[in-house]
Amino acid sequence: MSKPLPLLTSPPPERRDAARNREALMEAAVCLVELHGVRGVTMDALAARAGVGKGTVFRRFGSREGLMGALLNHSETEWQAAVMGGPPPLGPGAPPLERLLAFGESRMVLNIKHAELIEAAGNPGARSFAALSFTTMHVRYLLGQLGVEGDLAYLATALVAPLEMIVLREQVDREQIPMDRITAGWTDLVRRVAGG
Amino acid sequence: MSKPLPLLTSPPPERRDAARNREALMEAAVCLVELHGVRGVTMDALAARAGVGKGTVFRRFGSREGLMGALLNHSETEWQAAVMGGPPPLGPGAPPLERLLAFGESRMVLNIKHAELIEAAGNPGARSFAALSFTTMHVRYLLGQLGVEGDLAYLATALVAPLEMIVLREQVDREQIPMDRITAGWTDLVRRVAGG
DNA sequence: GATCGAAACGGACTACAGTCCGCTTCTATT
DNA sequence: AATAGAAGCGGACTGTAGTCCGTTTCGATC
Repeated sequence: MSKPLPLLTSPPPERRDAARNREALMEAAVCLVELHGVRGVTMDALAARAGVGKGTVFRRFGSREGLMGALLNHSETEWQAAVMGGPPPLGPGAPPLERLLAFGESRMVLNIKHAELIEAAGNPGARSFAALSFTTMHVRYLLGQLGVEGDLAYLATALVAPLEMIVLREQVDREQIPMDRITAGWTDLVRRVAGG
Repeated sequence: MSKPLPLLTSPPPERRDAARNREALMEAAVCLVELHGVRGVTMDALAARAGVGKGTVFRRFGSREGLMGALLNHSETEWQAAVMGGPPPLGPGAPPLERLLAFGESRMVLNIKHAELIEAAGNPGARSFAALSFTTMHVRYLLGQLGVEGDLAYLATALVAPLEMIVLREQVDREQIPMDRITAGWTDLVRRVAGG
């Protein structure tokens, strides 16, 4: 007899020791962030706290940036759920424009809250493809709902770009622009793009 | 007699040995980038090549990011000159909308060209305040010329945001969007924001 | 339950960023 | 020209990211 037809079983299942370590690592990482802040999460400290070797940490996350990306992902999942299925105006139920504006503000708050983590995660593939594009995809969908015409993928990217942490921090920290002015500015931007 | 009135002489002049070393360091840095790429520019290698101690490198640039920021600044100065005083449509002379569109495209090309350097420079203050805000200031000015109403500072930031390297790389490298579609998208964005 | 290949582990090792402090060089003053 | 104090210098030292490879653990098969 040949093997039990691995037809659609693409990824080989995770070994039990690997699963145990992954769990221990994530828990230790969250704990270290709370205790010592993002900067205090060193790969050595993480390995020690999780009771594994350093090599294991790198096998799991690839790099420090990868680790931070994983933590970020963990945190963002909750927010994504609120957007997809939470109460209006962020979740479904409110009219599209209201939803879009609520979305923008919510995203700003989130990006500022996670600023350290985002920075530590860097850009490179760390903020997993899926997580990053979720934001753009959602805006694109809402633009469609609003009946906007044109290259919606690009317009979505353009609307999301000024919500990025790197841009926000420039405005908030350096230029000292108050949050409500930023919110108002983005609202105006949306109105112009959506046509009205 | 008291001192010769240091009234307006704000920064104490640079010592000669310091000037010599600064020059040697910049030259060595440019050379190393050409030879081994941005990643090959280590602080040790730079110090060795310039014939100075490591402490001197850090005294001069503060950090690796600071060094990269200095290199970037060096490269961008030329471009700023082209924007402020070069031939149209980038430089003065062309109608504002044409100038703005030329500006956007030029900025994209530049950001992609300098991608490695920009990334290595990080965000934190390294891309000197002045250099960073030049772009936004210029867009703001052109929006004014176009007779756009509203919070021009915010609108300028919003138009510049999707030209940032971090956003462009996502589009070009990961989503494989061709450059001309990106250019077209930005052009459309500008038209919507400027009201048309 | 014995065997075997593959996957995962762990920690010593390397390379680089950034610090520290005693030493040298410069410049202003007399 | 001599001197003093400040500015600058340099390289040994520390801490952390990331690599490497011999060893251990797992789970599939017989």
